Amino acid sequence: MAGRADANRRRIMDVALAELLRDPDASMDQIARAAGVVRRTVYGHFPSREALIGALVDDAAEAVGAAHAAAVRGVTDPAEALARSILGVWEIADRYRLLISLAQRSVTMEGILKRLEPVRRAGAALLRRGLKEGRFTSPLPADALMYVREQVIFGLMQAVNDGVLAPEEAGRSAAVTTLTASGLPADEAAELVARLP
Amino acid sequence: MAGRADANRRRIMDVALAELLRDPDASMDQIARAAGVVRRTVYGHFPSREALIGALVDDAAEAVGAAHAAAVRGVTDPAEALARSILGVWEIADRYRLLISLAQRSVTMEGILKRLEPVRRAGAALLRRGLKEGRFTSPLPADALMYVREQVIFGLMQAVNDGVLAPEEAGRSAAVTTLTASGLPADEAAELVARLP
DNA sequence: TGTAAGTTGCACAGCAGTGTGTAATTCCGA
DNA sequence: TCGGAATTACACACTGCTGTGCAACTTACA
Repeated sequence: MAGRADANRRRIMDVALAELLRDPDASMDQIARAAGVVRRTVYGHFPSREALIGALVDDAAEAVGAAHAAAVRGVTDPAEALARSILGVWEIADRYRLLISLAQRSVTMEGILKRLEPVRRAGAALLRRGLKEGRFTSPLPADALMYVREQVIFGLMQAVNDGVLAPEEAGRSAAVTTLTASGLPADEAAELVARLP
Repeated sequence: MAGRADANRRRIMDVALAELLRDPDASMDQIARAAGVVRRTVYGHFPSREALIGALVDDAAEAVGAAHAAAVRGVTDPAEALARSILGVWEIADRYRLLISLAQRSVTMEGILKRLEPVRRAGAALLRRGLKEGRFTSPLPADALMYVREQVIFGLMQAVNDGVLAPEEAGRSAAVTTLTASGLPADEAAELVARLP
């Protein structure tokens, strides 16, 4: 009965991925039931909850690292290397998309996004209009660009928290970056933001 | 003794903000102790843990909404409006920076970022080189740009998860967007990515 | 067809956290 | 300096989760 054990182990990991997405605090019992297995069996494969999640993350991180390395090998132009890296990482990260999103999805985050819904809609409208008028250029639809805008802001907040970015001008930098991410030429974006009060 | 109650309530909220940052699962007891108060007292102000966090988020969300509205009032150019919105939101969101970052900082996220450290460093090196060679243009230092790169990717993954973005070409879109966010002209970025295998 | 790996069912100890009750105490403000 | 709101110190019941132990069972495969 060697094959069944391996298959169960794999299935448990797959299901755990999905289950932890729905609820980052999903209990071992929830995961076990979802995998069509008894809690005790999960402990037969992973000695602890932490070990299970560790195995999940290890899988993902290893794959991402390998994809990046393969993508940039021998490429000299940094822009092209960056693009290749993203493409490469994306492809395999796609399988772990749910795991990544797990991180963003704390109960708290749910609440925050829900309550910021009006602001998000307003921002999306701005982007939509900008795209329609040709002021912005992007392969992304406005809704997706809104995700980018939000994440750029959150990301730079995090950068400030971590001491990587000085707080004084971080706001302006965030503005410039969001604009350029939306396809506005960098110099134009910088100039525009610099002109603001 | 009306003043003391109000002051305590405020202090509890302030401390809760900081404490929940350090540990999103901080217990009511941890929060109470950190606020120099007994657990029972916290329950005197907020009927439940959920209510406490709710009050926190409500405060933040309300402030953000107001800042956005004030920033875009009467502005017609969408680019300028977007920039103003970000600047305005940033200013007040800065106070709630910690609360926002709470969302990104699940235990799981910690583990993920830690294990992706090699990839992050490699990416940062690319960005640094690109900036030095003038291929990229950005007001942000390479380290901060790395946060942007990461968040753009995570954000678009989320967008795909939420059905806002089609998965097929999401990778290329992510690449283009990260490049333009780094200051590469939009057409050049699109062309470059389109040329890739 | 035996047998051993794998699975199940159940039971248990332990722990951490939540929310509530109550009597005693502190201390602000009138 | 008095009255009363607020805070404290305990104590309690309850819930849900973790990790472990063990005997009984299924089933692949040698």
